[in-house]
Amino acid sequence: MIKNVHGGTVDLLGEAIVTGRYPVGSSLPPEPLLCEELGVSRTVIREAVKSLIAKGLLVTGPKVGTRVLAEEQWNGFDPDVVAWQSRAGLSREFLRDLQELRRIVEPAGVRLAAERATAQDIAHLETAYAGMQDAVHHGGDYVLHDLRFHQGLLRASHNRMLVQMSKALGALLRTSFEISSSQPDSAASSLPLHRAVLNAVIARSPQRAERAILVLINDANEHIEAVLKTRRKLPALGVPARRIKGKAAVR
Amino acid sequence: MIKNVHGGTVDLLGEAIVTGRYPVGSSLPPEPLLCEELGVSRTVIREAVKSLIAKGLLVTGPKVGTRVLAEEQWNGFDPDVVAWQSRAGLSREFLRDLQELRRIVEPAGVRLAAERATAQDIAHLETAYAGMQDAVHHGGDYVLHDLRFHQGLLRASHNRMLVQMSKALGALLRTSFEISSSQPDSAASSLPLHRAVLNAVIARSPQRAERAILVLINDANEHIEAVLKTRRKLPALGVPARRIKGKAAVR
DNA sequence: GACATATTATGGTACGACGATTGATGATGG
DNA sequence: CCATCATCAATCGTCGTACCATAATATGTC
Repeated sequence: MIKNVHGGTVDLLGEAIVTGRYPVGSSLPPEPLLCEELGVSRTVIREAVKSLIAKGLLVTGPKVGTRVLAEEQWNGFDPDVVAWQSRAGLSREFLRDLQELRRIVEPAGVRLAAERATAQDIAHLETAYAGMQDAVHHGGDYVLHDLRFHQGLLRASHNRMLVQMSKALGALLRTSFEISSSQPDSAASSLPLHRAVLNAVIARSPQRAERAILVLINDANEHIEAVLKTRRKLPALGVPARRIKGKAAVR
Repeated sequence: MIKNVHGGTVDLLGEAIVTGRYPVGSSLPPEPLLCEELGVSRTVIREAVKSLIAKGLLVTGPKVGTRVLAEEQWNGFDPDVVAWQSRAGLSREFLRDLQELRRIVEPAGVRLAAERATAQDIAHLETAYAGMQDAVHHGGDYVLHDLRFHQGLLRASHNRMLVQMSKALGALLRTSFEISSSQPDSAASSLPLHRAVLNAVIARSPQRAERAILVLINDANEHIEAVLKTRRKLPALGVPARRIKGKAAVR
């Protein structure tokens, strides 16, 4: 399943670090030991470590070893890092920060989208919406199309920075959506809210679009809060069972 | 000057890619050729390439070579990528998108900062402000302290995502600040605007803080526009003469 | 001309060696 | 007994060679 040894090793180490198996500040085993444990050559270990250094997870030095950097140093918008964090489970505070960011970025994004969306952007959004609709009525991956809808929205803002964020937020939103979707009927209830956003964008009405997306985010917020109350005792939430598909997994 | 071969190679290749010396979609020379050109071993080349893959700049494959990915694929919030882009010079559109992002993120950030800033956060902000003041009156690096002020503001929001962004935006804002600072007296005129923001945060008044930062951003916007008009003929702006200090350079 | 097969260029992996750096250890002197 | 300094050793950094795996290209066959 895993294409090459390097990708698998990066994923393995990255997830091990993010889940805290190698705690922040500690050192990974020396390269020869890691080779033995993972059954790969030193070449692979070193290239994998370089990748993780590039993502801000590690620093290395002679005699000092390979140390895990503080979480603040990680490239929090790196798609791989985000994917590992999602798999590891998102803490309540993390979800709070994410919702806060959504409330900041998405309203501004849809406002711009309402001003700048091209016919193609809107076509993509319609496709995503149709997918959500289909998932609700005939079964299917609602979360996938939900994600595409929100990413399409930011992409339609035609602002590089926002597009960039939409990519990084992908795995994060997926987890977030899956949590809120675990509430019964949340999909069916959020469908018309999505329609309202899309209609406002088509009508090129930034104000209406912004109001609509805020309703949507607040709705998601309530669902997440409800789930959080249910699982109050758990330290973290997530969907560790699901394997993330995409670059990180098939490298 | 350069600590190790790896860091230097990553920087060299990264900058070469970002500046378009290796155009998007094209392939880098085969590894043996790169070894010759850069005068390093294949090991170094490969580890450097892995780092750039981790940042989304490249893909590799047997027989397909090492290709430069489309700009949309790059990790636009990676500090190193940002640094290379800043050194390469920021296009007008890029600056426009950046200002747009600032207008979205910073007002929300200072609003949160006004609610959540700790005494330590405020102390940091005061230090940064004092540095700016000192730079105006007695000479010094105004931009550096300006940068610290804005990063301190986002850090005071106590939202991981915003803190993360403040890091990534570092190099970008530095370039942006340097452009706007090239306007005469821009530093002296923006100083009281910064004070207003800080005072509002200290007074724990989110509304006033938000209004103050918007004034500040608009002021910067005007300075940038003025510079853009002056250099209308140039395809891109930047401060390529200055070497970026920090992780990327001394790795 | 279309499809199957062989070729080959290129990155992927492994192994072994030596260099460089830095934390730790112990020696030396006060 | 403590402090300073030199030596040592562990560990990453770099290099080189060899071979494997993959896929684009060329070749051959029907």
